[in-house]
Amino acid sequence: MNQIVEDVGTSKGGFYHHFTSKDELLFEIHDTFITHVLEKGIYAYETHHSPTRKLQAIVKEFVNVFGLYKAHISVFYQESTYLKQQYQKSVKDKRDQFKQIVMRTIEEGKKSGEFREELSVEITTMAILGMVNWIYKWYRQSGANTMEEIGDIFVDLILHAVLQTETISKDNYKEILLDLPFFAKGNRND
Amino acid sequence: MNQIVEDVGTSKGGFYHHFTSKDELLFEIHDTFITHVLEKGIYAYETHHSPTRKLQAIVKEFVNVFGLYKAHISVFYQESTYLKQQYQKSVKDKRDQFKQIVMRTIEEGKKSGEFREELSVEITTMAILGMVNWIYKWYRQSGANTMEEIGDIFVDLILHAVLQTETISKDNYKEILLDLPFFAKGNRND
DNA sequence: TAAAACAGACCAACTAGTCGGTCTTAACTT
DNA sequence: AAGTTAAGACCGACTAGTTGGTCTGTTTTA
Repeated sequence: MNQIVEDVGTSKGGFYHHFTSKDELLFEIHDTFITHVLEKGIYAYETHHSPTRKLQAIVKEFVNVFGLYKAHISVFYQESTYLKQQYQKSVKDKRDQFKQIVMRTIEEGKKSGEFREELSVEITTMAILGMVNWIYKWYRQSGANTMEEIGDIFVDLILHAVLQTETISKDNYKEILLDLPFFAKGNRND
Repeated sequence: MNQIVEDVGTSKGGFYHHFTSKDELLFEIHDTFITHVLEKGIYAYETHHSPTRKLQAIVKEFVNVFGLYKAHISVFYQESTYLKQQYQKSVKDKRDQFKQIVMRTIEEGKKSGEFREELSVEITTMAILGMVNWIYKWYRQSGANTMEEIGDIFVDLILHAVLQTETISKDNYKEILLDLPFFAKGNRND
């Protein structure tokens, strides 16, 4: 608290005039970015027709938040274990909503025949959430790749993982999959 | 500390007779499972010839640790942010070693032509590490899938993501990829 | 001039870690 | 076999420092 208050350039009194507890601040931090992804996710889900496009857009937006809200996300994951019950619940609710969107998309993909029939909706969803969420652990702005690039690569990996093999071969979604070695498109590879 | 010592059924004095600090305990906890994965990873890397087999074995073992050392891993990730400098370094060293094994495997896969040429070695590696590491956040022993199943599904997803499309179609690695909807093999799906 | 915004000394609860002491174990002596 | 002894294992009251949070003010704003 002393640290927070000092860094922000305020005082205990000032802080507690706006927040009832440290937990509320933490909750607010989480809510800021989760609300953002959720809105973007819903929008992506609703504006596209094919499950492939939906998934592409959702993942892209999802990855993007880690660029926009890096600080928020880092402190949230660092402190979230100590969050009080009441807040834990509403945090989980919103996260579950996002998870549902991904799951529904994969389900639709299987139904439509675009995605592989043998996919486990639950586990595939958790794999996607995991690989993206983990970004906060390793992403550095000074790193070799921009968030934009990481997003594109993740989309490529995920779509190759879920799409029917024939669909990939048929070049249906050529523009959203990586074709040439990445550097050949004007980006750095590896 | 009071909690740890109480839960374990010992005392402060007893504890500090064996450890110089709480950090050392935390380090020991991490070292237990990281050493395990690393050994398994190296073994997997060295005993297989094709990059595909290597990756399959590495991922399978990697996922497995999360079943074997769930408690270790949970407390490590919960407390690791507060770990002192000196320990942080040796923790990072071992984790980097494992990362290197995965990266080398993907590199080899690209060179051999089994994996897609357009893969970013770094990002693909981080995607794999991420989706597996995230397991500790959601895996419940009471859940619908065993670790064994999750491992198989993750291998299937990852290999579909990295393998050349033609390789998949040719049924070269039929046994390590999922073919039928999972439940048809006697497992629960979704 | 009153309410909202802010300040910071203060507090209770908790943190990791210490230290003087007791108990256990097992090798050594008789 | 019984007694001696010393080192390792273990105990828990205590401490210094930190934590989130309160409360009595003062300042700012409209």
